[in-house]
This record gives sequence, C-alpha cells and structure tokens, in this order.
Amino acid sequence: MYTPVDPKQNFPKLEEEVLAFWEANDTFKRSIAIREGSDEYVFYDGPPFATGLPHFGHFVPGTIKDIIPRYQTMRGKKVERRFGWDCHGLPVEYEMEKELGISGKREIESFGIAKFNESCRSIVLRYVKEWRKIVTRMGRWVDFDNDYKTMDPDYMESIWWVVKQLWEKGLLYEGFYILPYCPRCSTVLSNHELNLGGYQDVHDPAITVKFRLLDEPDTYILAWTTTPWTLPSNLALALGPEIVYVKVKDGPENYILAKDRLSAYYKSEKEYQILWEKKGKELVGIQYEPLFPYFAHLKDKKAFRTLMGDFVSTEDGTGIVHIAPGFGEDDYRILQGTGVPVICPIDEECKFTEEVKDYKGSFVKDADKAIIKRLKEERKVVKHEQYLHAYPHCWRCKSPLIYRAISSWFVNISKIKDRMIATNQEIYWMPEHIKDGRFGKWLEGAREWAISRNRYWGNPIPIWKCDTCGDLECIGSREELKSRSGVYPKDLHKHFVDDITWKCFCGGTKRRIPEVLDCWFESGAMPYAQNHYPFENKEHFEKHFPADFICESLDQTRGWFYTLHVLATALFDKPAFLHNITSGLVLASDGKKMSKSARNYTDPVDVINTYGAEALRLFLMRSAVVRAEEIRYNDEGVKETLKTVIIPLWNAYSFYVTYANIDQIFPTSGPEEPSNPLDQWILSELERLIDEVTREMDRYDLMRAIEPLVDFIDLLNNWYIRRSRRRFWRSENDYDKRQAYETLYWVLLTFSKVAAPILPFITEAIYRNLRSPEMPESVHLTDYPVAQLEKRNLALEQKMKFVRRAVTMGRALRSMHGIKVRQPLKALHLVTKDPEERRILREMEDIIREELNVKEVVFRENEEDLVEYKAKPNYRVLGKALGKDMRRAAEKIEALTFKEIQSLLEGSTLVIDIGRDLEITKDSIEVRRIEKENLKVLNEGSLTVALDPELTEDLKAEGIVRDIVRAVQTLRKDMDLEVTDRIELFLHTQDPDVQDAVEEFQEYLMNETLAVSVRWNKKGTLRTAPCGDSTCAIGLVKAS
RNA sequence: GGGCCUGUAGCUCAGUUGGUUAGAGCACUUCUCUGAUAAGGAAGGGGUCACUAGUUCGACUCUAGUCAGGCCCA
Repeated sequence: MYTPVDPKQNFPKLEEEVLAFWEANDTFKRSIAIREGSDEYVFYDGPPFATGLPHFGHFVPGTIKDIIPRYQTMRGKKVERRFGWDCHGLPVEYEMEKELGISGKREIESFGIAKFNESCRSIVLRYVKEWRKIVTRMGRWVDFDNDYKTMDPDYMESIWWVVKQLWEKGLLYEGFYILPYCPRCSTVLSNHELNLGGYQDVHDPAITVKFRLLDEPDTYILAWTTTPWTLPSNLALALGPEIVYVKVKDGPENYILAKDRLSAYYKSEKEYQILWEKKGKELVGIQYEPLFPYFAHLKDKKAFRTLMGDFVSTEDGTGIVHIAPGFGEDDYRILQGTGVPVICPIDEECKFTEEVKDYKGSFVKDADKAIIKRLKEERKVVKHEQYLHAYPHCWRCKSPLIYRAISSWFVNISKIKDRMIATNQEIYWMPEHIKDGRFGKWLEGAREWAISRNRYWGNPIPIWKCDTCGDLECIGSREELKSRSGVYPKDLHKHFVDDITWKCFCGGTKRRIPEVLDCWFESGAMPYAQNHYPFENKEHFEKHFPADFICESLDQTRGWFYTLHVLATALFDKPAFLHNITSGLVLASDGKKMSKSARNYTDPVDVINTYGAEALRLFLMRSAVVRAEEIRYNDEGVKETLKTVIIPLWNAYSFYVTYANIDQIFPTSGPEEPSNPLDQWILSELERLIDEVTREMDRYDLMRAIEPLVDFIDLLNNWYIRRSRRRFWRSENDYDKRQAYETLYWVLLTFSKVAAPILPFITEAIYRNLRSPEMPESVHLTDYPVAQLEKRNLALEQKMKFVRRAVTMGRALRSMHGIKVRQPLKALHLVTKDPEERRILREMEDIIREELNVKEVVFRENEEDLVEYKAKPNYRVLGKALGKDMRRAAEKIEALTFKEIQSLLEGSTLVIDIGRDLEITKDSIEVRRIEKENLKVLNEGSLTVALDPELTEDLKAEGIVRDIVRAVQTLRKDMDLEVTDRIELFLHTQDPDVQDAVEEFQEYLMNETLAVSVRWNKKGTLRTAPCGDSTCAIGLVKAS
C-alpha cells in the first residue's frame, strides 16, 4: 500500500519534509560516500562575502552548482562540495568602520590595527547561519561543516606559498599604479569608492604654458593643464599622431599647437601667420627646455621630449598634453619603457617634498597660485582662465581627489599572457561565446595585475625589505619565517607579522612591506589554499586540480574566473577548471537592478514559502539566465512554473497512487512485453527523454535539458493518462489493467530519477513512495537511468504524433459544427492519399474514436472533392540547383493546374518551361490543400478530416445520458465522495425524451456513476442538470 | 571611448547549417472536456522579427553600420 497522496499538496511543506528526511538520514553525505572509490568529479565553489544575505542573484549559480553535482553523482562520480567564504577586503573594513564610527586610514591606525583587525574578524561570519539556512532551504547540497575561509591561517599560509611561487618564477615586481587618492584621509580609493563619492563640478585654473624648444629658442610648444601644480613634475609632452599641428608666427615668437585649436587662442586669422602644417607623427622626439629646474637632470634619461599618445584630443587646450608620469594614468603609461623615471614629489598628505624645494610643505592645490604667479613672471604663460569640470571627490570627506603614483606590487601578466590564452582553449564554456568573447578578449587585453592594497584586513604580502640596502626577500611559509626570525606566528594577519623583523646581511633590518593582498588573489588561489597545499594534502590536491566544473555569474569573468586562471596558468601552466557555466544577472520585474531601497522585488523567503523552492529553482533554470543572459524575475513566473509543471507532475503521481491503492496493484518493474500501443508509446517516449536530458546535461545546457522534462509531463498527463484513464478503473481486462499500472509505475519511477538533479524535492517524494524496499532509500542515491535506445520505437512516436494531429483537427471540426464532444456522432472521415498514413490511422482507430466520441472512423483516399490543390515550389530542393532561375520556376509552379498537381502526386513527371526545360516531380513541389468552400472539412498537410454531423435518435439519447453522467460525476465530487463509493441515484424530469434515454442506457449510466439503483424521484442532494435540449433534476445519496 | 551580450505578439521568451503561412506560454474573447488535475482542448484577436544598407533567386537567420538596453573595462 502506498502512502495516500494529497492532491492538494502544499509544496513548501513537502519540501520541508524532504529536507528533514535528508537531514535525519545524512543523505547528502551518503550520496558522496556511496561513490567512494569511483572517479571523482571535481567542483570548486567560489567564495561569497558573508557580509550580506543571499538573494536572487546567488540562487542562479547556487542552483546550477547543485544540479550539476547531483547529476554527476547519479552518473556514478564522487563529487565533493565544499562551501567557502571570502573573508577579507574592503567591504568588511567599511562595515567595521561604520560600526566603530571611525573613518579612514589615520583613524584606523590611531584606533589600533590589531584591535581593528580583530573586530573585522569578529563580524565576517556574521551571516553564516542565515546563509546556511537559506542555501539549504533552496535544496542545495553543499558541505558547510568543512568549509574553507580565506582568513584561516592555513589558507593564508598557502597563499604565501603561491606568492613565493610567483616570486621565484620572476612574475612579481614592484612598480607604480596611478590611483585616486584622498589627501585628507591619506588613502587610496578603490574603484568602488570612487563611484560612491561621485563627481562634482568644480572650478579649476586652466593655464596654457610655453615650452621653449632646445634647438629653436624662438619657438615654443603650447600645452594646457588644469593642474598647474603638476607642472614642476613635467617630463614630456604628448601629441596625437594623426592630429594636424601648425607652427604659427606671432610677433617675435613662434608657437606650435593643433590647427583645430587656433580659434581658441586667436580671435582672427590676421593675428598669426602659419609657417607650416605637420601631422603629430612627424613631430616625435623634439627636445625642449624644462619649465622648472627641479628635475632638469633627467634630461640624461630622455626626459623633455615630445611623444605620441592616442589619448590626445583636440577637444580642449592646445592639442598637446603635458605629461607628469606621477600624476596621471595616461602620463604614466606613455612613459613606460622609455627610460624616463616616474617622479612623485609629494608626501602622504600631498604636500610637496624636498625635491620641489621652493614649494616644500605646501599642499599641492594650494601651490597652484604661486606656481602660476611665478610662470607669469617668467613670461611662460600665454593664457590663464577658469575651467569648470566634473571632478571626483572622496566619499568620506568630500575632498577633491588627487591622482598620484602609488608604489604597488604587480603580477607580470604580459609574461604569461600567451599561455593564459592557450590554456583558455582547454576550457569548455557555456555559453560558448564567453570563451573567445568576453573572457578571451579580456585575456588578450589583460593588463598588469596590481595585487597590493594599502589596507589592513587582508593577507599580508609576505615580502620583507631591508630598511638600509633595500634587499627584498619573499617568505613562502611559517617555517621559513621562523628560520629567518625565530618567530613562528600563530596567525598571519598584519598585526601578527608586521613586528617580525630580522637582520639583513648588510647590517640593516628586514621589515615587512606594509601592503596586504587583493582579496581576488586569495579567492583565485582557492584550489591550493582550501587544502593547505603544499603543506598538506599533496596527493589530494593533485587529484583535484584542475576542477571539472565551476559556475558563477557573468561578472566573475573579470573576477574569480580570471584570477583562478591567472594563478593556475602561472603556477602549473594549466587551466584551473575544465567546464564553466556562466550565469546571467537577475533583474527585478521592472527591468532594473534589484534594490532593497526601491523595494522592486519580493523577499525570496516569502517566495519560497508561497510557491516553494522547487518552483523558484525551476523558473530560474528554464530561462536563458543559465546562458549568461539576464532575466527579469517576477513572482508570476514562479507561480506559473508551479501550475504548469510541478502540479501536473504531482497529479500524475497522485492519480497513480490513488488507483493503485484501490486496485491493490503494486508493480516493481515495467511491463515485460507491453501490448497496448499507449504503453509502448510512453515507454518509448521515456527512453527518448532519458537520451535527450542526458545529452543536454553533458553539454551543460540546462535550459535544453529541462525542456524535454516539461514536455514529457505534458505527454504523460494529457495524452497517456488521459487516454488510458479508463484502463485503470475498468475491471473487464485484468491483463491490460496490470500492464497499465506497470507502465505508469515504471514511467513515474524512472522520471523521478531523470528529473532528480533538477527537481530534487518532488522527485524524492515520488520516489520514496514508489520504491520497493530493496531500492536505495533516496532517489539521489540511485544511478542515473541510461537510455536504452533499442527500446525506442521511432515509428510509433511518429504515429502517435500523427494521431494527435488527426484528433486535434477532429476537435476543431466539432467546434465548427457546434457539437460538443459529449454528444456521440456517427462517423469521422479521415482522408489521405498516402496509404502508409491510412495504415497508421487505422491502427490507432480506437484511440481516435474514443477521444472524439464517434461511433466509426471512415478512411478514404479520394480527397479531390473535399480540397483544392495549390502548388508551391520546394525551395529547399530546387533553390540550390536553379539559382537565378528560381524566380521563374516559382511562377510556373504556382500556376500549375489542379489536374497537373494531381498527376504529379500520382507519380508522374512534368516538364515546365523556364527558358529551358525543367523536369519536376512530386518532390520538387509542396502541395497545399485548401478546403473547398461550404464544406466543413479541415486540412493540414496531407491529411483532411470531415465529420458526419447527422444525429440519430439513438445518438441523441446517448448524448442525453452522457450529460446526466457528467452531472452526476460533478455532484459526486462536490459531495466529496470517494471514487469507490456507491450511490443511489434519483432523477426527475417532465421530458419523455430524457426518460426514454435513461431507460435505454440505464446500465451504462449505472456503471459509469457506480449507482446501485436509479429511481424516478426527488431525493438526496439535488441539482438540476442540462441534458440534451431540456433539463433533469438529479439527486444523490451515498449507498450504505 | 573599448569589449561582450541582448533587441521577435500587451508580457516572458523559443526559433538547430539562409528556403517563402515566424512559434510557445501567460493575459484577453468565445466555446468545450473532465471519475486525477490549481489542469486540458478548439477557435479568435494581437508581429514592419529595433532600424538602414549590403550579399543572395530568397534574410528573423549572414555582413556592415545606426539606435536602444545591460554587464564589464577605460
């Protein structure tokens, strides 16, 4: 006996029950344990920050990360799944600053780095419990007990090892990075912070200054700047290679500037005389006199020359850009490799240093005035104006930011770029375009990776520098640190290791450089660090690298996917992962980003409690969001998924259990040799389903793997069960009935396995009820079904499709005639010229007859009196061969007469004139059949269907009784009778036709409604039912 | 400004080497079926396949450009 099924199942409740079962039986751990010794399928989980709660954006990759491992497990692989946490980084520091009410570098330092870091440590895992709860509630199986954290000392030590590997391979170097910097907070701002603060319009001085050419003392290059304070640091001038420049004579002096900019400096053409015109690229390497004396000695290092820069434009200024490499990204890059050094003569608070001695100690922006005054006195300024522009400000203190060179550590990407591009070719990407598109293009254009951060809560870069000779040493482990310093730190955070020093061979002291690592570096090193490689688990690591599969959303192409790839390529010359699914963004239903403040989406917990996690999962997985496209989330979609997929599946299952319990038939396998075509057909469809789902899952195409499941549920419900329904409760043929049960049992059991990775809850519930005791206790512990293609009957699948088409047309005809299906009709005429089609239809005659409620199906061959023919060329066949003649052939073919088409259909060949003779046959054309007017027939393709609408007295009477049956059944249901309950039936009507009809079909009526008696009386629960053209009062009493 | 993705019915989206009636679901109207169903079925309305140009006998599909949206980068 099966546990009875509630047809009004509450799915969130069902899910809770399944979760409780998994929990109680440790099903997840067992699913891994039972595969011990099998091939492993390696999965890496990308670590989220736990500073916020999971939301819809996490559910998409989260669900994919559940489905694929479940699937691989059922395919026989051992799939370990460890959750991980990203613990370091700015988000945590901000959170802490907010909480402590402090802000910025100086305040953190006066608060105390040790105290600050320990506070960060204490809040990082604040939401871990909630994460675990929600992730688990979503049905995801992942190991939280054995999770990795990037702040664990072991994890951090492996990172040191990774850094040391890069160091030894010569892939680490110290350089400069031009970054926005807040002079008041004395701190670098990240990109994110830059966006926080925003741009504000400010007035700045804009001056145009004269640079005197070395070889032509009367000629000056004009350059324009809004940061006069950077002029003392000028080391070059940049021109645009394609920009046209002119040398103009203006009084005793000559000036060089962009031709397009002349009008900004002269009101009239009479004020100057053009001496020559040249493109920028002809003006490379011109030497000029330094504006200020401070760095004049750099002339020996090729400073003070003109260069080409593609960033130069003629929108502002003179079309010539003053270059100070310490104060601008473009400036810095253009001088890289030229030998000109980077100078940045300002201190932590952006005050000039000793190097610019005249302005030493004054804040750079405050020095603008003095600098302009001096240049004016030296007659080096041609124009001085005010300039209004958008300028970035600090989000903390609102001060205008200064772009300046910051000493940073870099991974030398250009050295390994070619290998990164090569190893990317070994990765399978879903969707495919990411490989050579977004990710591939990003690799090609990859820039040097700055891995140092001037922060506190992070993994300290394990490099020690001598304060005397500058010698550098990279430390790769705690042991190594101990061997140098004698100290074995129990923790590797900044406040534990910064005080560790030792004596350099030169007599100086080795001290750690102050920076910590970019937290992306830490997550990218996760394959090694999660296992404390190479200090432990060497063998384990070697078997678990690279990963078979990872999945995250699109933004990670530049994030985790990238850093994993860089480090794996740098360390092992391999990709870090072999298959990747990239998911898209989840937007709110208004097409905008989901935002808490805009309240434009429902709390996920409410969605789960209303419709269930399964409906939510399925809704997401059926959409293109699993192919990196964005999705608009709305509750309606989840609701619809529940209504159209999950509930119908449940109903099929509930139907089976209800009747199997009544009949006490409990199969343990499918039918040996099914004889009913419906059984053969659905079993064939089942093999097809397994085949298709397996194929698409193996291609990592979830959307395409899910569609066959949805289609199958529809076929099962709306054809197999619908057409087999009576077989389950009609007792005449026990053999056929047994086979029906066996078939439906097998289909449901197998389906639960096929769909288990995708619908883990409902399939578990179905499987657990249907399984026999020797089967594993959970569907997730079973082996995935393997398609047995030899069991497929392709011809039968085709036939059934054809039959369903005939039925569809029959139904349409009924509504054309205005005759409802309950009214039996004499005959349906099926007309086709194709003898094979006629044979198929004849085989399935019973199904058609029952479905359309007709007494007879008549097969005919002659369609000519029902339809007209019209010919269209078969472009696919003729097009390639005919080319330009196609148009003329099309005209001729469309003009073919009825007779000509008919003879083609009968197999003859016809010659048409298209300027030459062209032989055409049946295959060269497509015949359209058009129903003749005034005839109630329908045609589709080769099949034409007509209905005999004549109603005899007998048919009418049967129709009346079926109306009564229908009304009784509805009433039974409304009275909540069991399907097996017997009734006493009472009828009352004045209409003699109804009375006669009931008399004639009384046995049928009693059989159908399980009535033990029919009496003419008014009694019991009453209802008036329309039947035929009149009505009948119906009364019911449950029989004792 | 650059790279990638997207643009098809009121809404959400399919559309597999280019082939002539562009599909589905939801929603809407009318009718209908049901002894599992919260369902199912039939008919109907609703489309310049973002736009422009090109390649081709033929373009939703290929190419180029434009416009709009998104993500990432600058």
